[in-house]
Amino acid sequence: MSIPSSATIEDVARIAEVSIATVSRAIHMPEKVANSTRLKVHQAIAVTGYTTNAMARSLRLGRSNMILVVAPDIGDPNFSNILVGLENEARAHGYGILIGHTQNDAQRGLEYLKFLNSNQAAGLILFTGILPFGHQAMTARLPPSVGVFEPIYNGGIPYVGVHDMAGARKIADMLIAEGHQRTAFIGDSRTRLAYSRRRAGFDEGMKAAGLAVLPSLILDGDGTLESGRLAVEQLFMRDTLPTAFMCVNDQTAIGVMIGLTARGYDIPRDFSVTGFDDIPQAAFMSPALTTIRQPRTSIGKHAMALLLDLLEGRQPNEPEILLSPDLIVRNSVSGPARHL
Amino acid sequence: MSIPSSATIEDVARIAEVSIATVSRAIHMPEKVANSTRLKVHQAIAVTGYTTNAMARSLRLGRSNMILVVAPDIGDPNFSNILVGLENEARAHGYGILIGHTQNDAQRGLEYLKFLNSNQAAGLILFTGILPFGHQAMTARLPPSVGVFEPIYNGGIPYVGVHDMAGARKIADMLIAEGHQRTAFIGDSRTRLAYSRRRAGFDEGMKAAGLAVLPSLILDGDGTLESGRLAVEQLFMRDTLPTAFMCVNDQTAIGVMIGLTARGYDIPRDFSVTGFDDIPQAAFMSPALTTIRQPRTSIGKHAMALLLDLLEGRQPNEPEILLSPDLIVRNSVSGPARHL
DNA sequence: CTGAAAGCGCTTACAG
DNA sequence: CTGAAAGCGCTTACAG
Repeated sequence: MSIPSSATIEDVARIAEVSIATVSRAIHMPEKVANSTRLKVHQAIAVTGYTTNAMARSLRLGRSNMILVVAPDIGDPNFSNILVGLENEARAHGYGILIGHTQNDAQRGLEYLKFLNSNQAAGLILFTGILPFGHQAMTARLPPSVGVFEPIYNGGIPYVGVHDMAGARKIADMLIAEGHQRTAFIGDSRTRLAYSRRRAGFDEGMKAAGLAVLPSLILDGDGTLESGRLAVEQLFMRDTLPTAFMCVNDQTAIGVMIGLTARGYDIPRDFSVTGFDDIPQAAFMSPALTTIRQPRTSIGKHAMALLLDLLEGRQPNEPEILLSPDLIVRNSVSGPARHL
Repeated sequence: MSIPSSATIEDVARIAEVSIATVSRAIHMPEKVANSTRLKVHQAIAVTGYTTNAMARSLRLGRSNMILVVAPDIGDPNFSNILVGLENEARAHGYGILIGHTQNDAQRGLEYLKFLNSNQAAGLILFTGILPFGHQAMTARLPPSVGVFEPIYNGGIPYVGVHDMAGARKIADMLIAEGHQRTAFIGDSRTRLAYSRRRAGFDEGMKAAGLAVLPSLILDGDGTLESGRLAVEQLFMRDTLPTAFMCVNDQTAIGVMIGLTARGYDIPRDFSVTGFDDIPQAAFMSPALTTIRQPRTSIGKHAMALLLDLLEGRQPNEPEILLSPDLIVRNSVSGPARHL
């Protein structure tokens, strides 16, 4: 069961009785080869089971057919479906996907930079809003890159994601239509453009309805379940209580639901809660979480298509591609309770 | 912002005033180079920011530093954390991870085989129990490979996963200790060794307690939520009802819970339900699901370590590495109801 | 339409 | 301890 060393272009050439140059052309520029010759070559390929050695080809061409995808955390529930979209599109164009995760460790980021510098990856997809390579000076050495899921705030890199502001606006409008006048916004204080855009959508919705955004109802966490729970505790120590919690993402919303439930409240009877992202858990909460769906597979597909364009020298018309968000209505929202 | 073409070994050699052979040695066999020379080389490397061109190195060496990881579905909730373990271990040893998903499509599998044949990947990790490459004849061309999460049933490939039988036995024993004498087992009829091992653990537990395994309480699905729901419907059309549902995995258990809830039953008061895997949703169910935790990150780490051994010519002592499963007790189990 | 040849950037016997 | 040279498997201008 030893691995038979695979056939090379020489083997094919010998069998087809042509030069290796002709074999190469028959594969990559078939129109420049006589029909009869092409036939012979393809037969020889079939006989040998030949596959182009990608290392040799990349070396010669000066670029690889690999795309590096870097995420802070591979386990992020939002990540896997984006990856599906990325992978499908890449594979369809003969590219492979290399993945790495930084766990927000700059050192790690640097290690992946090496993959780039060593020519192993022709392009870069960045998941979640930050160039993980320390000094921005590095930017000069970056290959064609695109950000997904969140805009890259520290680099001029094109971005594909959901229309955050429009999504937040949809949530805000729905809450207002349900009768909520005092909605708390549980945000994310990390420097992430996506989150400030969601906040902007909230503000816009309130303003459009002539409602005041009360500073005491605006809290900042860090996008985690724990910070959602904490926000509930903080709010209960203040004098103004909201009738609804609009959360910057699903994780936070789940934390809020847990915090509220622990205090003995019923959702949505006592408080309404909304999320953003529609992570898999959202549907399984009790009550199921009303949220905004990220078109994840589609984001991945568009991002890879954009990157492939970049790799072929086409510049994008727009610096951002914003996909339309869908409101997913489930059971965590109702009209406001007549309070306390 | 054009990308400065990165430094080559020639640049380093010129600056250090040595031959390229010496540069290569200074990097990869430092003990064979004089101290003073090594110093000069490392300074030159620092100056130029040189990184070895991985394509050239792989071509010369005849093997790459990439590991191909193939899964049926990248979005599988079990997959991402295994990937984390795989990636950490690989990166620590200078390997990168290439990923692909087949969606159970043999054609897709073939495309990934090309990555292997074109020398882009030195090794293969297979997630979920099946050689996705059609004809088993292909096996001859496979590089060092290891299966994770489920044993590979159609190829003699080493495997790293949880001890399925021991895990199932833990669940069975606990259910019996709670007083359940009539437990339904909702299995998976697909040809997957992991699932039949879980069934074996169930049988063993029942036997050890002197309890009969009633054929009418053994149902087979396909591991999906939907099949869990279906199993409930089927059971209610029979005369013997169980007091507990032991499910082959969490997805099935969630389906069972949904089916039972839809019929107006309370879990665990009316029926107890258990899963296997501890997928992220399990903790968020209501009631939270009692299940067996897969040590996912650890599985990934061990599998990659094993593969790396294989790549260096070391053969494993055992064909399987079975990790110890933990019982995660939550709220979906109680004593049996006095029934109907 | 086809072939001979150069060269992508490395590593490693071989010779000294 | 160090260098000159061969060669990994390709692609592509160049010449015919």
